[in-house]
Amino acid sequence: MYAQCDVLYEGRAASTLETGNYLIIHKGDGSIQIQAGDKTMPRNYQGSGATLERREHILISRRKSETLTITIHKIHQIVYLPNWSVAEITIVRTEKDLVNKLFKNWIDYIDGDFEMVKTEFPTSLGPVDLAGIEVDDHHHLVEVKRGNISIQNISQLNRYVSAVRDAGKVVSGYIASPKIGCRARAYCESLGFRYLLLDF
Amino acid sequence: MYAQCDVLYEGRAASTLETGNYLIIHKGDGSIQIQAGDKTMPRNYQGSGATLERREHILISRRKSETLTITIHKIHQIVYLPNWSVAEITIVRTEKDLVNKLFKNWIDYIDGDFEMVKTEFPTSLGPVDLAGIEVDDHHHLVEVKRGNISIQNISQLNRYVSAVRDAGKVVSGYIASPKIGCRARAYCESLGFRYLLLDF
DNA sequence: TTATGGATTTCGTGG
DNA sequence: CCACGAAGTCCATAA
Repeated sequence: MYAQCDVLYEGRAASTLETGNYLIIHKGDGSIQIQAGDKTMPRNYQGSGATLERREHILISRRKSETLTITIHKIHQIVYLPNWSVAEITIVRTEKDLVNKLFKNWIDYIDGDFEMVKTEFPTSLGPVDLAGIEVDDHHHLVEVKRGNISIQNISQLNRYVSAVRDAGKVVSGYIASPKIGCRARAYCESLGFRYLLLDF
Repeated sequence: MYAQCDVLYEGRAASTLETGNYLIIHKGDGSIQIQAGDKTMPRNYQGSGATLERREHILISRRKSETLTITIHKIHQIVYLPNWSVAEITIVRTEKDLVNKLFKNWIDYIDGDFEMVKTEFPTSLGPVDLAGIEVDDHHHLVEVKRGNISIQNISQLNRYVSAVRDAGKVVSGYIASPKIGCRARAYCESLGFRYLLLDF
């Protein structure tokens, strides 16, 4: 529906959208979004499973503890979209692809006498992407990223390494990605971790 | 445009969307998105500043190193939205609101003989939300979150505290938010930080 | 249902 | 233009 309307949101936060002409999209899964004339993200939205109620010229979408109230002032156009597809996209070059590449070519990247290599290796502070365990129990933990490495990513690796170290293991830490900036690189080295260039 | 089409994406990653009926939204800022019949997020998209080129029944949207290729098989409907508004929403209960509340009521939350309190206090590993500096140079760093505290949030605070500590200061760390889980709480205390209940 | 982390995250701000 | 961090992030997955 393309309409002149205003929108109130009340839930985790609260927001108001002034009266204007917006595109309101309501889908079969209950999700609803109010799109304005620029940017990708909707101004307001409600996720799958929301329920829509109509009271005169007011639309109310509820979901858990969140409420979206759309006051319609003038309907410009209503369009129904028959047989709207719900196919998913197939995507490549994700982080998972990089993890698999490193997993299959482990010995090309990391030296050691390995007993096993695991993905999603659990630590007390969350799972690390890859872990290689040597016969002498030396742990090699690798955190993989598909994009540029940030300081936060190094921090995340540090968390996992600390967790396993606190569990009494000898640990080496690695961050692997196609790119890293000099700031993150410096932080990486200051914590004693190694950077692995890993691309698609 | 509501059309039967398929979509190819090539850029940071690459994806294919099988032929189906999708809603294609092209906005005045150049952004474009392909919406399917469920979920809030578009299946494919291109941000502001993209350029759209038409070659027969193929649409090509380019932006930096990214290309979206939409092959139109059958146009079901084309709709123009005149006077589409670009108003922004006004939102409350953001992290900024919480930071301001703590800034204005600092003494109600943190004990000490403070010389100054600053927001966005710079450290060598990024800016921390709030920093109070006592007359004896003791630094109190506070990271604020609007939602539930995660282990990552504690890790972020740890990064800032470490940075200032490495600069030779005496530092206390605090995480402030309306909510915290027991796992994050335990990690917080294990690092010697304090949790501040701070809500709207 | 909650928690944890990825994402073509998007978006805003500041350097 | 990059770099960094918030977001009502959304979203999938595992516990």
